[in-house]
Amino acid sequence: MSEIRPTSFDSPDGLLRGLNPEQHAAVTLPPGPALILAGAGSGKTRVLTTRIVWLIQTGQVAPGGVMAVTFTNKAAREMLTRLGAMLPLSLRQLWVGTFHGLCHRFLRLHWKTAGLPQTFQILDMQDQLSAVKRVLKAMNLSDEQFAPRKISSFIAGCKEEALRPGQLEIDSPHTRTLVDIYEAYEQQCQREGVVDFAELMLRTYEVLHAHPELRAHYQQRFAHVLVDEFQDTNRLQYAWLKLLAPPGTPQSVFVVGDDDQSIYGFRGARVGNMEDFTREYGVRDGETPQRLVRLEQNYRSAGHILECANALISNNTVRLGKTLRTDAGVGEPVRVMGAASDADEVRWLLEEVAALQRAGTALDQIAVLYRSNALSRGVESGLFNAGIAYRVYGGLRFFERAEIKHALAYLRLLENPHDSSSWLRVVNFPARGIGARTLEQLQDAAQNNGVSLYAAVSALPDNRSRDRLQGFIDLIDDLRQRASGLKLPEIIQRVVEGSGLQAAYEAEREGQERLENLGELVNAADAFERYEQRGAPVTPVAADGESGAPPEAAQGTLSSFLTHAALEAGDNQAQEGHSAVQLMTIHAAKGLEFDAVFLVGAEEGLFPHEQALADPDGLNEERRLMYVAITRARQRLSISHAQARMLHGQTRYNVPSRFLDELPEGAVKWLTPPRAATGASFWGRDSVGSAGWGGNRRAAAAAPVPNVWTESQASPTEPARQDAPPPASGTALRKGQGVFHTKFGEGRVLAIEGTQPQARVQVAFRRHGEKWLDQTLAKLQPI
DNA sequence: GCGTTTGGGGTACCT
DNA sequence: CCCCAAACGC
Repeated sequence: MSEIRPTSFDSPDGLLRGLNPEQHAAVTLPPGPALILAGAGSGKTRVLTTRIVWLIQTGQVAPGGVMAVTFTNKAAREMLTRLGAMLPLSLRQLWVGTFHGLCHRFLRLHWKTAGLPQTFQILDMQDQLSAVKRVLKAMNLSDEQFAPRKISSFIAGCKEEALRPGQLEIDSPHTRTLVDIYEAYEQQCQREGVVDFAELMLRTYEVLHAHPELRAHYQQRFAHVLVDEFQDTNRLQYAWLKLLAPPGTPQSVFVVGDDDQSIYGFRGARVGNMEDFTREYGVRDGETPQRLVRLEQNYRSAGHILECANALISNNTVRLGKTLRTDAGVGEPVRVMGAASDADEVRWLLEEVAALQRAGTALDQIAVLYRSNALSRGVESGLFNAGIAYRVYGGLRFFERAEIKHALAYLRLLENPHDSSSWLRVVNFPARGIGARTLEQLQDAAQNNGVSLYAAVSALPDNRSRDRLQGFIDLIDDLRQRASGLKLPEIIQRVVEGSGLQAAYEAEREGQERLENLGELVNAADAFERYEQRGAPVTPVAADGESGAPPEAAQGTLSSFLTHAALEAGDNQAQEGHSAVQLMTIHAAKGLEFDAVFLVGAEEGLFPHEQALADPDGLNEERRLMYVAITRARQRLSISHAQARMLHGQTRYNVPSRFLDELPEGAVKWLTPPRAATGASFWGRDSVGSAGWGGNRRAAAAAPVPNVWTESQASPTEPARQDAPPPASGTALRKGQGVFHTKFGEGRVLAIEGTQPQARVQVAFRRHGEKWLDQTLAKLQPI
């Protein structure tokens, strides 16, 4: 065992100082299995990292003997950062990463045993979808009857149950076809040397399963296996864990999770794994030492917020059970706001945000959460009009942008020309006169000969089409040759130029942004290369010095970078700097915390989402989602719902979410809209019966009600836009004229170009700066 | 082969 | 309402 070098902590005592008794007990558990039930905001990550440091510092394990698994790259990075600060070690020795990242690391080491080409590539979800489409085409199946998305999730679902096509039960002709598609898809992937996300896991599992000597090696090596967010593991991940560290061995399996925060059932997460773990690893209440540790001390939220969370989640019956507590005092009650319409909800939100801002709350400490992305739009436009900075999470991420995927496709072809997904993506982009007909022929040839598209070119008749395809092959070969010996950023620069991507985007009207993104890709590669040389474990290039697992491959820098791009799609917009209100789905908010949280759209049908109710555990999972939303808030939590809401182009009349009924009266303050005191009840002059807050709200659904608030007066945060007269046709604008724009608000005309009413008009907006607008499109209203 | 139009569909999106 | 994908026309 390697010696333990001195660390930044004089002694374990220093390391453990500041832990509460539960945390202390968890961190210092003697070897053996353990389940840490870590409530929201209970210091879960701290316990996990401190445990690792404690194990190493006290000489119980060498750094190489630790494996720590997380779900997201973000969590893995955070753990590494903390470990890096606490341990003066090369982090490369630690096997810390995501399930998929670690499996990938394993497969790069054991590619031969796994039956993969050394240069295998990873398919992301888009790639997988296009691969499925090709399979369907080759099998002459309509993608109406077999929706590619459905097929894709069917295949992923099978793999997560460790089921190969041969092991599936065929109970109908439809299932027969599904299984045939699955089988053809697998053959295609194998042919092309690519693996999807689920395959990384399953292939690793199968290799470990089929090779006892390899399994024994890793079991011996990893004396301590730690798993974060265990409630989100699927069947296969748990089975994988049991292979690596089976129950009844001297290995320590330390899993941390919160069954109340399991919100990924829709993609295979199995809360039941937690209960199975207690049974299979023999971890139960009332033992000494206590191997089932509950972290119930919450360091995040004020008392009333926690009361709401506890009360709500107690409605879920199948739980391991725990109750959060805090020393922070009760704080403010949770506020519930019923708005007449979605527009009113946003107006109220804007006033609240403005008030918080005046009271000194930083904007980035304010979050607006919603169940589904469709709800973000109204909030966004409201904030935009009010000139309040905001940031929306979700949406396209860096490595998912079309131009980036194109560049990566060329790079992947340099590594592995058989990668047909990449081939199809760029064979005719930029255009090279290779059309659908040619590619159809090529795909037929590939199908008939059972080879990749690249390999099928030589099987085509010698004609013009083939010449063009050959030209593409020559281009790739040429790029590959010229890339040899260059550094990564230079390779990418050359490929962007040599492939014609650069020229194509230069010619495109809106190509400027794409070119900038490609420039960013070169920068990212540069940063990646330098980071890697510093020895940070971005990439799994571990040289296994130990017997039993000889290094079968060291990954090149390009290859590592491609892996990085596939496994980590990148932030959607990492622009830090000025403070902004955070907008995101509840799913995206998991693990985050904010001083003030607004949960909008708390309505039946939206939350709980109607489509979630089909699943037997659907409502419970929705409730867990609500629990996650509530526990994001530190000091103030506001929940709102609207009676009328415009969604998907039509107005829906929703009743408040049933979850609101589950909040304890004493911890909640029901707000009425500011102007409801004008005589009419908020629900509108008895038109919906006596549906007050305590009443039979749900039964009172659907009757449209006069919009008390909107009709009274426009909110001060917004100019009276609905009430402004429509632009008189033929109204001539003049320089200096004040105008109103529905999106940019008030402004003043600076210049006019062309002849009205088809002129281009330059306007200086009060909140959004100067803009050129097309008069025919932008309905500018003179003020 | 390429660009525009029409029409379908819309829970959450980690790896 | 808004986005993406297939279908249509040049």
